[in-house]
Amino acid sequence: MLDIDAIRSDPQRVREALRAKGAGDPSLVDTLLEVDEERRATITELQETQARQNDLSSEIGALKREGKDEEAQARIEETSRLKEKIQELEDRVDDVKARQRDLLLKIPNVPHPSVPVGASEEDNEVEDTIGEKPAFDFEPAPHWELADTHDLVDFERGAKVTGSGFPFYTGRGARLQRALLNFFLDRARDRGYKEMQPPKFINPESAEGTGQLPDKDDLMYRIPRDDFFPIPTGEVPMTNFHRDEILDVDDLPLKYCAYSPCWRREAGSYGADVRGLNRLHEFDKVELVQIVHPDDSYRALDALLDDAESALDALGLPYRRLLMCTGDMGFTQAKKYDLEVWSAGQEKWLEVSSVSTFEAFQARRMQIRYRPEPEARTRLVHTLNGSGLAFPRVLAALLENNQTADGRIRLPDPLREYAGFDWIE
RNA sequence: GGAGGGGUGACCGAGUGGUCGAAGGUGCUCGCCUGGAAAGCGAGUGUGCCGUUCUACGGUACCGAGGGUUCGAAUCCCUCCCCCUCCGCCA
Repeated sequence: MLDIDAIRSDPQRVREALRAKGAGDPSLVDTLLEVDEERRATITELQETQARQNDLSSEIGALKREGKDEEAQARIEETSRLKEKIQELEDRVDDVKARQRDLLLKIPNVPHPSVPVGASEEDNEVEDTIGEKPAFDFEPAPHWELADTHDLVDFERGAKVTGSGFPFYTGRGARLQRALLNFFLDRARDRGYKEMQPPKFINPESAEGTGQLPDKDDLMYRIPRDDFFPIPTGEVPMTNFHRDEILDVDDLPLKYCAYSPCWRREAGSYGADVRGLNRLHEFDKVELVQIVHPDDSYRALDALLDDAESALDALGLPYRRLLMCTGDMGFTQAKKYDLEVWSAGQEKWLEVSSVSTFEAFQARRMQIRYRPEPEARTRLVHTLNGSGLAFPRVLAALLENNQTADGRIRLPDPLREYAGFDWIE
């Protein structure tokens, strides 16, 4: 959510953001400004009426104490009339506030000036490609074949027990998942992130806080009986951890990491890229979250990016870094990078991490603030997050890139101790 | 799930219908005191919104959330949420 005062003082900037993100009709801004005008006028009228009523009420109290009941009675009659007016004005204020909020929730975050303008993923910038794609003197197999050969993942039984996109990891496949979990969490902790175990269900307030609601409603599963959502990413509980809090400026930046499963409905995404581990309804991830002073926001973004990339470096996986363009970056982000790992068996890039800053967009919805110095006015923090990393596609790339001509798979050195084995054979 | 107790400012805690945004204390900020510090003394110290103005002031709302009674609600009534204790159930 953007700051209404900022929109009022520079509406053109917001119209341009709407256009650049392809996120709606720029005239939305003008509608919003009209509603804002109405809201402020109505509030002023309400408050003036309330002030009059408060004056009368304290006069009534004073008169009654002095025993001047007749004079008090005249004022009581006047306040009775004011009461109706106040009720009506309160209703109007509630209504206009709700309308303004609905409009504000439809307005996306404004992209940072460094973000390339573009309409779709075609316009994302490949900033860098790191590492060498492995060369093979044979035809490398896709990971679903390797997983099948070595009994690492059981898609069919997962589909039977739950549904498509809910695989079992079996034997060394399961151990490898556990190895990734510990490997990623230990790395994050070494880089200064506090380890957390968040709840895996969230309530609607939390979902709105980080921006999953109302605009990405169909992304999540839902438990209607108890009004919970299974988390689509650890970002949601982790960032909402400090919702409605005023933080101590000396505690910033707050850096948290957590492992969690993630559930996504992926409605309407059935296509060519759903085979094997490429796109699942349930997957595991280590998530990194930072809550920072606004001045440190973009330094933190670079650092967070480095945290995610270093994990790929350590695993020896070739990857590329994409700076997302305005049209492909999402509603809530101000700037976003994707990291894509090379998958040799499929000969394509797979997204394993998304690293973003939201500036104050999420913080405003969540009311996460800090006090710059004692007795100063509170200000909103900036929030950031990044995957570090998502397991299934990392696993896919590990299997495909490290396969040998005789059908074995070599584990990268840092993972061997965690997994407890060096080769899958 | 059953029974009981409770949710007040950064924290503790008082407040059962009007002068209460809320006593007192702790913490914090500034000043005095001191060679320096502690103690002590004095002053200040919630959040949001609206308005004026240009940064202080005025107004308004907020005592778990929502609704009601009343001229007037932290205080009375109703619904819900959360926490604690005991019982039950349970990994």
